[in-house]
Amino acid sequence: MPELPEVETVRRGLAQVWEGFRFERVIARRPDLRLPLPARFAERLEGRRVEQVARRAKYLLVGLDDGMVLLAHLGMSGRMVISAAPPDPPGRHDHVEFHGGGAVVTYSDPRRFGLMDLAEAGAIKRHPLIAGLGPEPLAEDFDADLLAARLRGRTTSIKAALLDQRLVAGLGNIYVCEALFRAGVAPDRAAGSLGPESLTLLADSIKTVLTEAIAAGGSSLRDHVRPSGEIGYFQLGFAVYGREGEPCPGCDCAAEGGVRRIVQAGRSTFFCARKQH
DNA sequence: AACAAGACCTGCATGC
DNA sequence: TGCATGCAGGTCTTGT
Repeated sequence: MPELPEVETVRRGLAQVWEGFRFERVIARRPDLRLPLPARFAERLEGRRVEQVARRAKYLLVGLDDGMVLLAHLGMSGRMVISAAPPDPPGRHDHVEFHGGGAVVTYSDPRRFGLMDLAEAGAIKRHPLIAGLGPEPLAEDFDADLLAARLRGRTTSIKAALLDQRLVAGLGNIYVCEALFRAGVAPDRAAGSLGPESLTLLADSIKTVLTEAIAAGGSSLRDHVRPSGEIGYFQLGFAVYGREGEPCPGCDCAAEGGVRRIVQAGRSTFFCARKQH
């Protein structure tokens, strides 16, 4: 489900209920998600006060008052939902409950591609899941030069390269398609072959599409909801994603069959052959 | 070292 | 209605 904008939306929701409050009770209903939960997971969280809820790429980083960090990834179908009382009975895919701050946050994840871990705050940058991540696309210093440096020499497609979290962190299938469309870059171009003009357009497009999506509360297709239970609305702004056969905005590509869908690296790519080169 | 393909797991829409 | 197939906001592991 979640790419950077959805995770950022979840982060903001959790920060509101968690920051400054303690986990009074934590219930893990199964010992594993995609990976095993760490030993004594619930016990190690109970009684801890949350200092901040941060994000790195698609990971949530919940800083605790004992110097540990709860690291969580929502996988494809993970949700964090705030409610006044725990679900009773718990849903089939309600795997973890966090009680505290006068509310209950339920982690629900049908496909169980998500994960949670505990790490020392001082060592978080060396955590195996964090260490290899590329730059944050919304950071100040992310620009055409930085993007060029990340893509230099790459022969794989620009689509596959942007999905690689080691090159740029936080993009997923939706926002790569949308950013390439906005930049007018064809998805099958070799990543290392983009010229300075395309790189500038692409770096800008990545920033603006992510910023607009965050402002809309993310994209709600199947699984994403905000912790409040509200949906996000950026799916209404998709130009190409999921729009095979439709015309892209303000384009007469309908005459050629509209938005095309191809498969790259096992994932659907949506693009306009008229506007993207 | 870089890249592609397969694996993980469940639910839903579609078509016969 | 029932069953098979394909698809889904991800990423880790394996093999070339």
